[in-house]
Amino acid sequence: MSKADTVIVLDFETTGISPGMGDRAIEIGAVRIENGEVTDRFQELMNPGRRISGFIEDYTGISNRMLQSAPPCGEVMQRFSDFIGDNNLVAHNASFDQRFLDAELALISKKRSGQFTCSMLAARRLYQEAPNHKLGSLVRYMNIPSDGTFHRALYDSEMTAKLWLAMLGSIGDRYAVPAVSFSLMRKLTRTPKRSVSQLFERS
DNA sequence: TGCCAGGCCCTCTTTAGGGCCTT
Repeated sequence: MSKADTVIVLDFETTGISPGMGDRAIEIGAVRIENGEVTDRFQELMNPGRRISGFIEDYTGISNRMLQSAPPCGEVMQRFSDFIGDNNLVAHNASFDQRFLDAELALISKKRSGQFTCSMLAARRLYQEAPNHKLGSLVRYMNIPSDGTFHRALYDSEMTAKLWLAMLGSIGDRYAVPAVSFSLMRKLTRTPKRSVSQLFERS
């Protein structure tokens, strides 16, 4: 597997759903996958400079007290920018995490250079019969061991990484593709569902 | 306190609407 197939699987916890409406990141978690294995991890809380809602406290288990002593977003995002480097990126419903990553990096005058792809869009194509395509549901559907601690950034990124590797395995088993590259997975997320077989038969 | 967005994707579609996902 080439360096291009080293990927960072990441997950943000945030104050809400829209950076365009002023929402900020409160936690970033990520794992690095190299040669099909997790080789490094990143997790930090960050202080968004405001109180978070009771809904977000309940949803994530991250409290205002925990964030009081956390470093500011800019400081954490500097370190995270170094962590991701120029690697390609994966997230579950990546359009969400991409918006927050780009918004937080813009606030410290940085940009990412890696490309994003989305585990949810890939799973919708590979596991069309799954009950739904929420991260927790797919983890159960694929019988990936889990203690159910969802909605914390590192845990969700670990589970997304395991789902990602399971999808690479499914493609290998189902279509006899020996090495599934990041760029092939990216093509998968842009392929109509009815054409998935043809994509892999051409590979 | 409660609310917000946006891309994907399906269908009773394309001159649109609504569910799925993420926090």
